[in-house]
Amino acid sequence: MRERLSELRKKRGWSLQETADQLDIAKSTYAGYESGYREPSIRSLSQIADLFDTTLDYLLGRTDNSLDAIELTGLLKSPRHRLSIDGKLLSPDELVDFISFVRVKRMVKTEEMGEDQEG
Amino acid sequence: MRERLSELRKKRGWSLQETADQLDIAKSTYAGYESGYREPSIRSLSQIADLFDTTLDYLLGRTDNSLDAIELTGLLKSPRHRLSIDGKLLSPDELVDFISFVRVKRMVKTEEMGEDQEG
DNA sequence: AAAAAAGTACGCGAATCGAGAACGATATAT
DNA sequence: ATATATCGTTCTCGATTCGCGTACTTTTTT
Repeated sequence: MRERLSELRKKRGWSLQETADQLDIAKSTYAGYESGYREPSIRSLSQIADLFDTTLDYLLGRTDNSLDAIELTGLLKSPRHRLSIDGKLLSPDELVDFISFVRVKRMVKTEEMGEDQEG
Repeated sequence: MRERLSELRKKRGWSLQETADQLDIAKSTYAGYESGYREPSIRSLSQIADLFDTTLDYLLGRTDNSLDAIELTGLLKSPRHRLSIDGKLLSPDELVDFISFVRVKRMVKTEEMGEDQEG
């Protein structure tokens, strides 16, 4: 948490005060989050995630991806997201076909390398 | 929050008591989360996400599938999201292939229909 | 019908959150 | 060197509210 917040803030070149202002909380409050002295409420945490354009899971160190990778195979079973291309929603069939396409392509590439190691 | 928790729990056929026991908290405490009477601490929320094998963002309804269609062509220029297949991140090349793949397929389908109307 | 389990709602003590203030460190200006 | 301003850290205090126990209603089981 500490590390993630500090990293995201400094990457943007913001001071504690600037960040707190954008979140509409006191400087000491936000500083408490970064130092680990305080934990934000869920509401504040969500605002922070919005401000830094990231996820709760990343802020709390539950994932290494600042933006959660969307697992396409999982979308078929539980569509948490919808995808579109050229403004038109992607159909399940299109998704299935593409997943197969990528899998085959990856296998071919692995064979070309003469190895079975993962990329 | 309420809806997500209730949905996940019932999908597993667990009672409030069973769920609370697994989280090592009181039944009334967990019930408070589902009813909206209480909000969990971040620690409890993380445990809940682990128990239900999901993310904080999903629990809190931050990844609502009904609203946010992700335009894949936009991801190439500003990667606000990352995609994966079989747990492996999709490369930009693969994404380009994905988009071309779908576009071609859509054109073929349109021609087959003898129409140029949008689906 | 009785008993057990499931779900709901509330009061209370304890934990802790958020704001403000005080502090030292650093940088800039006079 | 002194003054001023900004930055980051840490503390206290009041207010919020969390988590548990408990009691209650509803549903299920025997």
